[in-house]
Amino acid sequence: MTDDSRRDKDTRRQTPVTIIDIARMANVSKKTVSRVINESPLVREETREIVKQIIKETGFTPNPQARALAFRRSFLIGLVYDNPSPQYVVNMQRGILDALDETSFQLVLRPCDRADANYRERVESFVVQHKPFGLILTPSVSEDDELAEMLRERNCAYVRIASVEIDKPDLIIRTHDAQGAELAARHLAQLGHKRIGHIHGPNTFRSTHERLAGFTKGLADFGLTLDPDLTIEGAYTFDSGVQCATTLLHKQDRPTAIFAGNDEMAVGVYVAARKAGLQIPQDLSIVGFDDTPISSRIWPPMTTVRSPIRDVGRAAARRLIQVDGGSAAQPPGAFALELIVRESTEAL
Amino acid sequence: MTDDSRRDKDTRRQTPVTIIDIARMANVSKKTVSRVINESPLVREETREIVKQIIKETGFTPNPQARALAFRRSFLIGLVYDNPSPQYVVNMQRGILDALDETSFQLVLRPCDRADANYRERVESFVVQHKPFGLILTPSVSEDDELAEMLRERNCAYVRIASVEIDKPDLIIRTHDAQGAELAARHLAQLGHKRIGHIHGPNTFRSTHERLAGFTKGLADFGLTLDPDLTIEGAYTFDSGVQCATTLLHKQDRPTAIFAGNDEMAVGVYVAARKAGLQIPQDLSIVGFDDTPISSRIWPPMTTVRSPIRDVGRAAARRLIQVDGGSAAQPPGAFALELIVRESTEAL
DNA sequence: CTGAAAGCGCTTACAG
DNA sequence: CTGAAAGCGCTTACAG
Repeated sequence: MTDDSRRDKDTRRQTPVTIIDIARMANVSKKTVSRVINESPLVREETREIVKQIIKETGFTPNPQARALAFRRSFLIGLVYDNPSPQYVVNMQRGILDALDETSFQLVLRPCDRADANYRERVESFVVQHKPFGLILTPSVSEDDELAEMLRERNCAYVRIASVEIDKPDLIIRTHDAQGAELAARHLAQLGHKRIGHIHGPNTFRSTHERLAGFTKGLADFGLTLDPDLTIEGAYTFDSGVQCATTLLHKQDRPTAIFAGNDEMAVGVYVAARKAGLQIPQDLSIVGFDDTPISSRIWPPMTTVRSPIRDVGRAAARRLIQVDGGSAAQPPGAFALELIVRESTEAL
Repeated sequence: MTDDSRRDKDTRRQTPVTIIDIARMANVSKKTVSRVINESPLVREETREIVKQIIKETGFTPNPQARALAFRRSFLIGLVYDNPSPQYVVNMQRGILDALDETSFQLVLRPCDRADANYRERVESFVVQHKPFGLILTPSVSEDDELAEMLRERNCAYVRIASVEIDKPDLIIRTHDAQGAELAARHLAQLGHKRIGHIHGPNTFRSTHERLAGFTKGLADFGLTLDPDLTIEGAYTFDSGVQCATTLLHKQDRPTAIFAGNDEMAVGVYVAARKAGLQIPQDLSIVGFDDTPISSRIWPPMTTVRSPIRDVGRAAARRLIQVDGGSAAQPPGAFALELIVRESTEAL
């Protein structure tokens, strides 16, 4: 290939231009161009304008690999998750991608399995090797303090999505699971239900206890208490929902309503009810949690607590890349949960 | 920070060791170490063993950012998708992650929207800036020849997942949509259905035509033809399923069975049937496509065509990173589709 | 506010 | 089969 043909080809490329070209064109050093790129205040306003103009005209974008090498930090945002609900995961991804759109950050997927004894080491070696700009942790891995501790030692930025204040405010995006569960409780109590079952998530999830606490509080407001005998631990999976509901529905004095810790399990309750020959909602009222698509597609459409997962993901990513000036302020009432009343609940 | 404390800290790190350290310890040049890392045959077997041993002992892993800069190619695998079904997306991701596990490749998400006039440019700028190792394209973007052409010009590796042979065999992972639809047709015909409706995907999807062709063929085997009046275009979404089914069910001579192009739309058919006061499967048989989780959770459990999406994703990623020696051989019968008969279909 | 030098940790191109 | 030099495109540390 001759030099000429090379050049021809290069001009067709979108980024043949480097920081050196920009520096030459602007009559400054590459360091000054670098300062402009990185928004250093140590540049005269006039110089900055000139450089910016040339960057714009040439369509120059700094090479992320070169920056990563020099910065010792890449432009990857890792999503670390172990949530078994596909819908939760997809919504979270969408929110994060909303925030990363038009930036030079890329979303990298890091699923993990807390049952794996080496799970922290796997995250660690990703962090050490790829030096991600930051990590977004979702429940339940977000609740693992040892993991967070390791990230701090490794000097890796992170944001934890959690239902409790388990870290410094600017490292947490707080969800209000308790409040959502409380809404569910009040709704069922208002409908006149007294024997109410609850299938909660794994005890290893903090959100499980939050939701349980909120649900208990909501019932208490109506003078009701949650019968421990009607409170069962599920696994946030469909199958566990079927199984737990079957147990509940075969009790001597079966509940007239069941609140499940997420939609996946609530859908399992539907199946168990049908198998037990019970009509929904005439014989059994059901409330889920998350408002995933299945809740509106199933029959009868399910009453559930809407959790703004996508919004939460977007906020977490923004926090990490500091789009709003890095403000940690989470407006009060942010990510409020709401009860979506459909047709799976009915007055007793 | 003193030099000593720095060193102390560094020894705790997992990758303080560089190619230079390895070279020194092995008494060779960095180039030779580089050759070993990149599996060049131009290294004496003995030398290779020594270097490998030292790499193993030190736990050295080459810095991906530095390699990317020198190689002018990163170690990212981009998943480019526009499939509206979350379940499809999650399964695909899982398959790809299966293949990338334990490698130094990372999965990066690149959702896109073909309705966006600049969608190809967005993919292009990702490719130009981040120089991904390769891209995995899923339907329908995988069917866009202009996109593939652009990637070839940009010298970007890719694998297209598609239902038709639209590219060189080693650039395609072929799915057998027609065969799956044929199974659905035969099943319904065997049950004695004659008036059969079909809600297919968007006409802009190649898979739509494949499935339609397969379905038609399956019916033909039983002397049946597909009534154009009972064949409607949906959008692969739940809402479009409800809408199309409503139209079909209000026809003078309504179909006794409906085959939907994916599960999302099939679930929509359930809802439309209920609204029309029809019992499933007594009054209407329904068959879906994909075997996403919802099909087994809905009531009655849905008969559907199982599409091995996760396996397909795994194969696509393997092809891209050439784990099996880059063999393009797709064994005959690979990714065969099967009919999962549940309770949404019944003899007429 | 600005810049020249050195360096990030690898690979390519060339030479032997 | 092996290596010394130059380079990938940026930033850090230092100097002015």
